Amino acid sequence: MPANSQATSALHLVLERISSLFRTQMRDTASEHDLKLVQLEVLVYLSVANRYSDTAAALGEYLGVTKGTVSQTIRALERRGLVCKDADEHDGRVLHCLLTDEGAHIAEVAHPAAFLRDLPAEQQQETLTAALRVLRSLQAGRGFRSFGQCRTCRHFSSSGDGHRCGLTGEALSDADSTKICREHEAPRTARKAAHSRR
Amino acid sequence: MPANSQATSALHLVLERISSLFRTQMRDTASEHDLKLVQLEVLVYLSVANRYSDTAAALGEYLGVTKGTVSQTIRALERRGLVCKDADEHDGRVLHCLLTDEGAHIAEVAHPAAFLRDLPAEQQQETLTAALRVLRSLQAGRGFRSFGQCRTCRHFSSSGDGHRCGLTGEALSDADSTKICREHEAPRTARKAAHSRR
DNA sequence: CGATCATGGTTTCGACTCGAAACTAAATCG
DNA sequence: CGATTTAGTTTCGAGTCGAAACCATGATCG
Repeated sequence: MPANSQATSALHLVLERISSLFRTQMRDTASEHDLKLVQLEVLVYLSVANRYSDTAAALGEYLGVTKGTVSQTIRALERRGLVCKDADEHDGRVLHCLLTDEGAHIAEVAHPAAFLRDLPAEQQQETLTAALRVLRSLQAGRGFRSFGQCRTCRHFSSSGDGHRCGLTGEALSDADSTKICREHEAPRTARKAAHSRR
Repeated sequence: MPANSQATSALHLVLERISSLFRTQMRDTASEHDLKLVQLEVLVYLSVANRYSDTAAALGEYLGVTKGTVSQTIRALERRGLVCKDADEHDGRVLHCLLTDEGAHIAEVAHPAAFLRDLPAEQQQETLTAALRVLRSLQAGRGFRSFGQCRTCRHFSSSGDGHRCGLTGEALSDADSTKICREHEAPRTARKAAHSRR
């Protein structure tokens, strides 16, 4: 056993605890709206995803589940009138998932979770710094998509007449550029090789 | 909207991301053993829980689910021969959940998750520090049980002839004292008032 | 002491998650 | 053009999950 296995074990346990606590809080919030936790997570995600990232495939990568599961979850949300699908104009295969007014409203009241808002301002900042450090570690070299803000992406460029995505070549609105993008900070060339599943 | 709502929102998203990534990793590990994620979490928890904390009730608090759910999950694990129940000698109501050899083995290989072990040693230490900071924030004043190591508990005392728990008055072995305890660092007097559910 | 209340667990029900696998349709690549 | 990849759906079986009703045992208090 390596010398630092104690620390590794502790890290595992702490991450598990953070995850559990956060999820329990969110689960409570979800049930206030008669939703499953995953369903609320979908709503929140869609409220911050840009137009490259509001599809079933992106959702699956973000939440770490298969597309079959996503498909069913979307269907449940559609039945509830919280989400609707919108066909892409350029690619006949893709369907954008859009929030209805009601769906957007739920996402808005749930999004910065109440128990986080309750933290003192400077503690929020400090916790955010710490949490970012943790996230970086988890993402390091694992081939996970980073799901960062579009404007902080290596494909993002901003010229005199607006923003642009170097990957798709398309123009981006201000609103787009502050949302989360699935293609964010993609590795240099072969991106697909890194995925082990889904 | 408060001035720092941006930071709050970012914190929420980062926590969600950490949680998702960690769970996806663990889910993969679980499926290697043909287990659901929650089932693996139960095995890992039981492998580090002391004798006050290996019951269905404690499990429910730890994982943030109702006792009914726990009961079923335990049952699934029992069917698989990974867990067995053992009646408490002092309290006729409680059943201790014990890992079988096979269950313990799975917990052992899964416990410090491989992807954490892969991190360089100093990064593990740094990440642990950051993660602990995050955890403290989430736990702050929420009435959650802290589920810390028995020996770091305010009820823990160590005299010449061994360790002792000030809450139960019982003697504790070295092994007990390094495990996770449900009663850890309980608030001064009224503990039950803080729980909103389960 | 006995009634009452709290606690640990189980069971049942219905809705939903989840993975796997088979399948359709629309790109894309050679 | 055909072969492959990608987006998405559907179906199936096992399991999660909450709610509620339920049964014990233990604790409390008049």
